Amino acid sequence: MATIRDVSKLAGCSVATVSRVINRKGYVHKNTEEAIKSAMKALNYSPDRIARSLAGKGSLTVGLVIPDILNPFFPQLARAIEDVASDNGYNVILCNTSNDPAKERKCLDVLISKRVDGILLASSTILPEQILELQRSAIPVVLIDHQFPEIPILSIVARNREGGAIAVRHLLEEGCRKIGHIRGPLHVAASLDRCLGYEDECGSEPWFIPSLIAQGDFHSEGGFRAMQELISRHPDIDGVFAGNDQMAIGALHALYKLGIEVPQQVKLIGFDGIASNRTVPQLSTVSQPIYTMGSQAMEYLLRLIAGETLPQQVHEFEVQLVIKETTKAEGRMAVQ
Amino acid sequence: MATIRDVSKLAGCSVATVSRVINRKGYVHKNTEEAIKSAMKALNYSPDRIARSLAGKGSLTVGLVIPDILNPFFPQLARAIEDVASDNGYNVILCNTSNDPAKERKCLDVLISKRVDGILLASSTILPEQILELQRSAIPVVLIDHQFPEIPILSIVARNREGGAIAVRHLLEEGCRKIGHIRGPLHVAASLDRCLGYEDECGSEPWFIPSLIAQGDFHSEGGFRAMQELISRHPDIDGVFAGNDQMAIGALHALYKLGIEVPQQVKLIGFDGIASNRTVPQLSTVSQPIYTMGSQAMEYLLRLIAGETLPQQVHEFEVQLVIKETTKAEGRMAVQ
DNA sequence: ATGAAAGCGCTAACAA
DNA sequence: TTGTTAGCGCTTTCAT
Repeated sequence: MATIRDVSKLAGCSVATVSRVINRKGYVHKNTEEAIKSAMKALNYSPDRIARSLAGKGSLTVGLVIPDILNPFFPQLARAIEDVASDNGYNVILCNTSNDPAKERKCLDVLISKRVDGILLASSTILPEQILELQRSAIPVVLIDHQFPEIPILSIVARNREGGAIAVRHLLEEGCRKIGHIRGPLHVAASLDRCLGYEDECGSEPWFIPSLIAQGDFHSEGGFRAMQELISRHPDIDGVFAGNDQMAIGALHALYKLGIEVPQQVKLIGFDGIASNRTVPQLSTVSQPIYTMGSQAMEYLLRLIAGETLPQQVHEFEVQLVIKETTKAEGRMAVQ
Repeated sequence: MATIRDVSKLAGCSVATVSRVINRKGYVHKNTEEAIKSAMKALNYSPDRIARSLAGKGSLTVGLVIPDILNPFFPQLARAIEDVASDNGYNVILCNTSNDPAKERKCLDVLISKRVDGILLASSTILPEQILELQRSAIPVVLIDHQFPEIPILSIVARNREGGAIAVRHLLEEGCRKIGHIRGPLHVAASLDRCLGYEDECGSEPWFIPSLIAQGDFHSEGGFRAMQELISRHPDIDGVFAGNDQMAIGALHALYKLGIEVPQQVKLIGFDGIASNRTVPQLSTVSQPIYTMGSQAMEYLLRLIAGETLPQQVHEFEVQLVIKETTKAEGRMAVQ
């Protein structure tokens, strides 16, 4: 690998001048610039980013910490982030924590010691203290899909509570008269908010009882089990709002196994908008603008890295009701 | 951030000694070691990985280049790779090329200039020359889901051709007498091999004609369109092998829209094993051991990085027929 | 068993 | 406009 010194020799100038043309900074004569450029070309030179980072420039790398890469929500987010990052010359180090706080902690330490220029934190098990510690080490952070009201930090989230309410309202409008909810993990903010949205809509209905809420885990397996529970507790249930699409898929599967027709006997709606074309019958859902959220998060992070001071507050994104087949009133459509 | 110098001062020794205990290398007295360790603790010291890399040690980072993070196959692969990597103290830089050769090329350049210790290449649009160039720069590479017979390089693939044949044979055994195939992108090796497997089994059947092969794109939308084409060209088709599960889901959806019953009128099978519970009826498929393939790839890469010389050849993984509902001869099972 | 010092490749004053 | 040089934080001979 050619170094900046090789280039300077070939171009007959000093390394400083070469550095100047690399960074387009400071004055440099047209002719020498040409000479340097062709020397770089001749040597197939490409600056060593490690050395550059060590010398004080950023690493042009950001860390992305996510809890579960198997949940399609996160690859979609990662896609957006990677797009914006690479458009701006940045790379993304991916850290999947598998919801393991120890791994998460280690992740953050490593990212810092790798001098990433910023961190995108989409992990749901993160603790407030860790955020504070990150902020102390002066590294820009943007939170995604999570928020800490008590800490001033830039966060990107969807209107989860409103989304939950929208989902349930849709079920009510489609004629459901006893609606269950499969909620996500207890400690996850998004899952709580969606559950609150559910309660907003039907907490005061005469038929409502707390046992209509079953505990899931944001995975399809949890959705499967929760659906079975729900049916055994309330065989007369006719609508279910699952806290995310993965669980909705599990629930759909459980209903099918139980011989219950969707949407004829039970209508089902999820949350996220990741499964639209991935299931048959197609899943109704409340979708988040995942790509927009991801790219916005990365753009904020870039601005923080550039030294801007942004308001450290929550940026909420609108959600959208997507009506597909699992909530259609008329049931499975007529053939042709 | 504390540096090695700070630690050495506090511990009353030289930086060299500190370096020795960091790297567990060379002799160092029990007492000084203790002193150094407590100094590190007191200063909350963590060695700067950038400096470490510059000084000649590896970067403890590998690059993962994938074509399409939205296809669940790749997150599953990434999951395995990230697990093995982080178990070994490595980080993964994720590069999504979106099947864009220019981006792919840039990716590789950047990875090299970031001094990654190795690269996992799962991109399907990669060209032989690029591999050769990588090898020239002496950076370890393992290919995934792709192979170049003409170049000596370690590759991880599933038995795609055999898998394709297994899928078709299963359809034949279930009584299909006219089987179509929805193939993946033209330039992708895996998609070609699966197609060849299809032809191995039914290329010589009396009913076979090339128009039974429709062109897809590995996405569900492509599967949807291809299935429509197939039906309009051959209304009497009674079995379909889709080149991956994504397309199979699209195909199932198309069949459903056309009012064609699966599996009664048409049996359908996919490839990959990523869609287990996502469809009603559940999708039969030929599954690849994705997690194993990913972790094996990373393990090979680690060994290459460690300096081992491994046989530069193709490591093929067995695939497995997973019979679910879309190919059941008796059709949809009775309720309960 | 430990230390001094020379890099690794680049950037950024400071001079010239 | 260009060059000299001192770091950035760590590893690693080579002495001691």
